[in-house]
Amino acid sequence: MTNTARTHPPKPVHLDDVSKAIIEQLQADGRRSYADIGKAVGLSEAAVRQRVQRLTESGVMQIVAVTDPMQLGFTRQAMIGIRASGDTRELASALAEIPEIDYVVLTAGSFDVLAEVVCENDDELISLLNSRIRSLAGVRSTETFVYLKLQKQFYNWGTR
Amino acid sequence: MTNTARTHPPKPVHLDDVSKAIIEQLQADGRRSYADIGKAVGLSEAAVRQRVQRLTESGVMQIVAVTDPMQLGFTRQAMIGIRASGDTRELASALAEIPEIDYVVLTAGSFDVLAEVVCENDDELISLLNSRIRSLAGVRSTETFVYLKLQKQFYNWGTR
DNA sequence: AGTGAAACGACCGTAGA
DNA sequence: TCTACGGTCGTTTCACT
Repeated sequence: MTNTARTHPPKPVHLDDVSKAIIEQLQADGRRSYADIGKAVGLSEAAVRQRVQRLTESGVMQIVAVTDPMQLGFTRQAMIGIRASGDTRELASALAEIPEIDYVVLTAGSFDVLAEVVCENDDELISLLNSRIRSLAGVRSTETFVYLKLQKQFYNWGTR
Repeated sequence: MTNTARTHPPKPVHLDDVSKAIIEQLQADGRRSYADIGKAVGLSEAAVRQRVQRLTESGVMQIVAVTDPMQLGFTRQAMIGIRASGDTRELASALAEIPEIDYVVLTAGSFDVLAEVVCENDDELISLLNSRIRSLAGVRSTETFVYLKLQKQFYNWGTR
């Protein structure tokens, strides 16, 4: 066997400058043709294709569609800091199943879990927080940070 | 004039079920061919392409490469909550220019700004926090929430 | 907004270095 | 891991609805 499926942290992958350049190209436009990318980074079309395939199959990179919540009418976003008791993994799983929550992370610090919520309006945010988050087992207290302005959002590591 | 550039919130766009289905397809694989997507959603290849073009040109959707920080050796991530004085927009701009920070949002609540940082190790995190974040003008105090486990990360709104 | 068809260009497998 | 190349399939444009 050469490469078994893993549940957790694989060994760190090293990206050379060419792969970083390819990722930069695909970050600007995920549908740019391999031939175009090849011209930009100085490689043949087939070589670019092979590298992209390796990067995606190893899980280092993904090419995906992302949407802008604001433009779709989801105008209320917030980060919820949660102080919990008991097994925080179970709480995180429960939070992850709520569709209005797009981001859940277990943390060390004065919050045990951070969850980002995306809502259409204040009423939806209020009922989400009260009826479906604060009512979950293990939630001791929450603190809400309503988003006023998203300043930066960057998706690519290892390319700087 | 019909459609001038805007700095802030455009009018909410409505997505019909077909466009949502197209976005779902492209979220699973941003390089899936328009012909394949057409088969999946019951539309001709040309129609899919037109809709994708409209979605991307209007800024509602983007197809981009995203990378996994963990697999690239950036094993320390944290959310920094910042209490600030003065103009928080200037602080947010300054934070956005730090390459190790991938996410900055102005918030209402007990923090004025939230910033997500991605580092290779603890030393990098410590020096980033002390030398380059806490030293910025207007930072009164910070609180750090070190990530233990990322449970959920979803990129697409309007498709649920 | 969507379809269909023909010309063009991109993609994929394989061979060879 | 790269280049070269040929067959196949996807994309583009355009006329039509």
